[in-house]
Amino acid sequence: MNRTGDGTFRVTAGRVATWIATNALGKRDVWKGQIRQNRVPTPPAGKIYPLVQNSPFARKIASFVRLGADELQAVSELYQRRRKFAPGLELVHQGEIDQSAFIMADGWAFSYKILADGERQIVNFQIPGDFLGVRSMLFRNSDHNVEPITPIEASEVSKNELFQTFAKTPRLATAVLWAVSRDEAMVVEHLVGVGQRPAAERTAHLLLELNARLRLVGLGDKTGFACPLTQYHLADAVGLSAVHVNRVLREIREAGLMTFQNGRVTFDDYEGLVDFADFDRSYLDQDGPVSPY
Amino acid sequence: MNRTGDGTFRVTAGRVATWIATNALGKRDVWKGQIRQNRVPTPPAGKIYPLVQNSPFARKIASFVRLGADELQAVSELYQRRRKFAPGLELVHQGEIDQSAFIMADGWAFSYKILADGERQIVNFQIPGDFLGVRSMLFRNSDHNVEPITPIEASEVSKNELFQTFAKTPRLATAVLWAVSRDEAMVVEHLVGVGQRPAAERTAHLLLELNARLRLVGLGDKTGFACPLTQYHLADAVGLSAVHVNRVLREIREAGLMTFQNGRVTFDDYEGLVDFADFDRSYLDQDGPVSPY
DNA sequence: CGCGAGTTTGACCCTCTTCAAAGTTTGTGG
DNA sequence: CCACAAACTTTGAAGAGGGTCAAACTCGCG
Repeated sequence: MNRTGDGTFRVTAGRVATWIATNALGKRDVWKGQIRQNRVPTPPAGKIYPLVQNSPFARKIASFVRLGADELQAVSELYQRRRKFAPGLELVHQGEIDQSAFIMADGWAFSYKILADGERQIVNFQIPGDFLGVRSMLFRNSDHNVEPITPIEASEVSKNELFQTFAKTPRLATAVLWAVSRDEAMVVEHLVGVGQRPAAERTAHLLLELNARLRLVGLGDKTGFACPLTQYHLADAVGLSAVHVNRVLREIREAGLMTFQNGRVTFDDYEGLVDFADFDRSYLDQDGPVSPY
Repeated sequence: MNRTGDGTFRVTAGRVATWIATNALGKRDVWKGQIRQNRVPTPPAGKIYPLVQNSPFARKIASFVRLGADELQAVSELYQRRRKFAPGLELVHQGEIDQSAFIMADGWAFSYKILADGERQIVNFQIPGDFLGVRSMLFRNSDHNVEPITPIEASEVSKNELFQTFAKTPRLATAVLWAVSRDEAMVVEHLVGVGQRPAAERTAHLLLELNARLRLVGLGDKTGFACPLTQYHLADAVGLSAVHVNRVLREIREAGLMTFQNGRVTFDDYEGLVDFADFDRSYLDQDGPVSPY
């Protein structure tokens, strides 16, 4: 029972409900800027691999930098060496040397570190369009693990391939650098959350951020998104116990803000949730790179 | 009283002391690799600004990449436009546009974010030799603040200057990229700490990391370092209250591991502290960049 | 149909926070 | 060089937020 989350069975939604009562009314300010919608440029004439322009990676890059025929061509070449990985199999192993990078094409993965006492901290989730393992190309030994959550497809990109592509299409290089920097900014945001935000806000914030990222590649909208994460994943990402994540999710659900159930996250009250989590709509929605290249 | 930290006055050092008793004996494994000592190359003949090669920035870079005359020359040029800032005056302001970057020459600073409820999360501390505000050159609006702790001296570097320098001396570019990536790795490590490590371990870990970084620029050794941080800084960095940081520091001090007092951090038992904090000696001591440029 | 992975809930307890107040050090002006 | 204020540190007491342990429940799947 009580799976509908309508709050009839258990009325005490605690702190979250209190917050709603005291803060939400009248604070729903207007959406100043919608998360930038994915703009795929009209197909240029020629030999572009037909599906590339609709690929998550291209969609994401295209939202930063206008892609011409050259860039689309380069992207399609990067997409050649597709590989599949099953859940539980590590893509990048802590301490391994001379890794390639990957571009996620389909599925979800996460990067994490393990402490001596066995605790696991999830640093970030990777979704379609994301780069993966870039730092392991810069350092001799990669400093974290990456593991698929769902079966994934990813394109393997060697160091040389990538540098060569960059040399040919500097605008693409800038866009990728921009994307990588955005990822770093997300890690900082996670640090802020884990360090300072209360459990419920933190959890809500993470899910809102994932939603914003998924929207960039067309995998979600304001109503919600398909989410293969378990509550254990969530727990290790936000630095809580799985038990407490469960309680927090119940509170949020019973407050009528969001439902995390059956592989789907549903935003029952998007604006309310954004207010509650103090989610900055702009931080994943920066204007393009400053650099004119 | 009880300022000597010898544990006579208050014997109950709690969990930390217990850990010492049960774990420390026999676990003091051998130092496999000393933190790489700063190697300043012998002065090449010519017009190099005399003091540059002993500057923190050069020392740090030199520990990644061997610097020739060209690179030293480039570094000395970057050092031209020195500026001073007083504590409390922001160098980089959240949301400001088109910032320059800075190379810290002297003093300490910290970068942080402020939440809606006024909580402050310190993302990292900047010490001599560190780059600062690089991301604000990539994004139109910088996403965090930077504030000096002590009076600082920093060299302002404009976007163009930097890109030009990189074009002239690619090896320097690689070294800088490497350094920036290392900073990002540190943020990840902080996230892991704040998310998973208990208060005492987390605090000890932060101070050990600072020490490792300071040693790279010759500002500390195995016995300790001069530390202008207040316990409030520490608290906002590790995500604890200042009161609890104080208690934790007392525990660590009374366990005979480390003393944080009067602007100085003293490692009373370096090996013991490293074990206690599960500090990975290698992670700031990577081999140089993989890239051959 | 039954197993395993994931979810949900309760009870208890511990870490860390908050509030409050007393010390201590540092900096500044006289 | 002293006096005073401001900033920082230290400690106590009380309580909240979140962890741990344990058990039941639910769901997808072979």
